[in-house]
Amino acid sequence: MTSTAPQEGRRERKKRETRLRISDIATGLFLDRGFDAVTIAEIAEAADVSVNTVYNYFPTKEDLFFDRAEEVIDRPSRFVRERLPGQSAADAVLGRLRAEIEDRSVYAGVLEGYDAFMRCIHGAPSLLARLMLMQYRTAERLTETLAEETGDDPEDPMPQLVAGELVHISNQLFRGATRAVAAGMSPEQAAAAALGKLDTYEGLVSERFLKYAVRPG
Amino acid sequence: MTSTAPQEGRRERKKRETRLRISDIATGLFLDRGFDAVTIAEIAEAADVSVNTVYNYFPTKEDLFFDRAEEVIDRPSRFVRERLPGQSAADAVLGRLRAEIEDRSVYAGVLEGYDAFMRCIHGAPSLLARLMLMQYRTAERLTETLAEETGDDPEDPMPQLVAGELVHISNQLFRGATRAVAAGMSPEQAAAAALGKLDTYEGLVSERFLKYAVRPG
DNA sequence: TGAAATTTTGGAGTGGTTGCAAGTTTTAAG
DNA sequence: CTTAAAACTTGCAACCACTCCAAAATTTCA
Repeated sequence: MTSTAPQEGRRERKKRETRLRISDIATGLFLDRGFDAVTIAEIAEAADVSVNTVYNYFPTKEDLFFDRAEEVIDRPSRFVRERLPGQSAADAVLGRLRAEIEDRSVYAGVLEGYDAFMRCIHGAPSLLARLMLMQYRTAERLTETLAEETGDDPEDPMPQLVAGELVHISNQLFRGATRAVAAGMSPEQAAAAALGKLDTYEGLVSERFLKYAVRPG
Repeated sequence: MTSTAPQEGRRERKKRETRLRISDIATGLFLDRGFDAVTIAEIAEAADVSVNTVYNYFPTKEDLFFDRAEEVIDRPSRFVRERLPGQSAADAVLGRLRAEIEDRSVYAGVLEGYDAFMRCIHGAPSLLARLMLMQYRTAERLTETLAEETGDDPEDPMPQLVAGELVHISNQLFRGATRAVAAGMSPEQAAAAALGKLDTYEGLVSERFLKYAVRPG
């Protein structure tokens, strides 16, 4: 076996590497100097590829920053799809949220240094707008998922309202946590505050909401 | 009195007229042919001004479409500021929302022909992103307003959660209504559906939420 | 009437983005 | 190992949004 035909061809490996290199370099530059202050030509130069190659991998400049958008958009839907028997949609999403806060996951925004991302995003209107668009897509996707899981029509009030609520509270917690850390709070304090906020939220909604889309079994 | 010095000078009147002309022509072209298919140069040409003049009035192409953004962003805050003694924030916002639906107001999205706007928006990613950004700003503003009205800290959970909720439900109703009308439903049916959705929503949240920020008196 | 303030305009330039055709590398077949 | 096809990269030209600047043109007001 002379290693001439690896399971994953050289081509695909190189593509993956190139994509990652471009993305990493771009993100670094963005965080360092601000989104608008970095030019695509610069990124291409630093990654040692042509400008056109950058565009081969990323349709727009914003996509260079929000790599993994698909994963983020699908996240709450995945939580719901993976929920245990007896668990409702809210249980699944809010439960995972709680766990992430306690684990200091990136997705809860309670990590030291994560505020650099947020500062970068808030420094560029087009980035913030893109982030909001992602949240819209997330809610849209979750509405679909809830409709599929319950058999309700996606145009019905319940899937739309519950999806909107869950996405909305997730974002509130995330934003609150990153803001708190950015304001100098320790990750521990920020996490505690986020958990408190989550409790407050659960006190603001009804049982009917919390028990929507319970998985049978 | 030879009409040489009107209370509002010729200059200001002309400015207002020019701005309106540019905006109207732009909107017409956008709705006709799609946001991305219309160029600023075309708009300038049609409005009989130079490209630079367009930029004198509107910072970006998106601003040509979302004129009045400030009014939209301030709307829920205004409802809260204008609420009557004994009325809560939710009463004010949801009440006005109900009234607008019943009156078939533009702001409820139940007008025939309004779907042209939505189709245009959804046809251009940058427009949809901008709309989502506006919603973010709306919630941000309402959080501030609620904090001012209640004396709570803007970083506290309650103003943030209530503001987020109210903006979120407004948008849900608006989107649902425009979608329904776009799908062929009559404004009457769409309005009825929106009112039903609002009732459903009110059944999903607690008294504590509905009674937040009651105006004393 | 004339100077000052304001608006409009043209022109040159930057940067994101696209389309195309010509290289270059990788794969797969013989 | 050779070779042709497929896939990727690159350079080039062009379009458009947007900015900066300085020169008209217009309006205001003393």
